[in-house]
Amino acid sequence: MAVHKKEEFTQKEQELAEFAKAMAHPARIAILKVLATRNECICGEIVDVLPLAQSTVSQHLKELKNAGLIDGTVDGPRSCYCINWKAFEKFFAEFSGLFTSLKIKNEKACC
Amino acid sequence: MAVHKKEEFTQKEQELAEFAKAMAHPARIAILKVLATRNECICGEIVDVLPLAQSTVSQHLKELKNAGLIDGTVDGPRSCYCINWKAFEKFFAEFSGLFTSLKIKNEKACC
DNA sequence: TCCATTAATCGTATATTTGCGATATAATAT
DNA sequence: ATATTATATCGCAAATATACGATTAATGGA
Repeated sequence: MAVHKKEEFTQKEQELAEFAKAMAHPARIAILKVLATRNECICGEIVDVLPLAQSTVSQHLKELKNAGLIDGTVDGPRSCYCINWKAFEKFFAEFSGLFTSLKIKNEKACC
Repeated sequence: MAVHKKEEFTQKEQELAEFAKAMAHPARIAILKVLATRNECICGEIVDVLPLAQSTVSQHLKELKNAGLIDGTVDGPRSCYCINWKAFEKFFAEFSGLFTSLKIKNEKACC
């Protein structure tokens, strides 16, 4: 069937999955890289760097913003984006928290 | 159009995106959680825990394995999976490497 | 005011993902 | 040999994602 059952998982599981999904495309990784190396507001420069149409880049930016990975403000006729470091810290904390406990106990598994 | 342009990005960008995509579903996060809390080979126990059909869980396991996040070996009539810790370490290293440099320089951005 | 520039959104086509039931496979038990 | 159990795979339907061109909106300049 085509019923998506995402709601049946825990809040944390959904959050982590949402975060991962936002990064699940090389274009969005590339955008994050550009924003990270500049750490300043950039707008259409991203379009120049990526091998994609302006509308497509805009769509990717929207997804990153919706997921909370970046912040964006309108600055005159252009838009300004930057990394939301807090969101990344939260992701790292939650994500590594999922695993570290066990990893310490026993590195070795059966396969 | 419907032409996917993933090939036009760097190898690293594609790798990171692939890794993220493998985690971009709450069911797969849940599977990783189960494997991490046990750190031992588990097979159909995952099916009992998840609100999904056996065939669907098997498909998610396959995706995780293809992405290299988990290892799996056939053990008689059942299959045995476990976390591939090395893969996670590599991901964390690559991913945080993308950002840390700049983060140190300047926490504050324009938006 | 009118035009140029920048970026968001709409509409659309195609590709991929998600999910299930049914079936196939493979090893063990009877 | 046959049945049972555990998993993987196939085939399909529906939902989502990806990408683009065209259009719209909003600002700044001539």
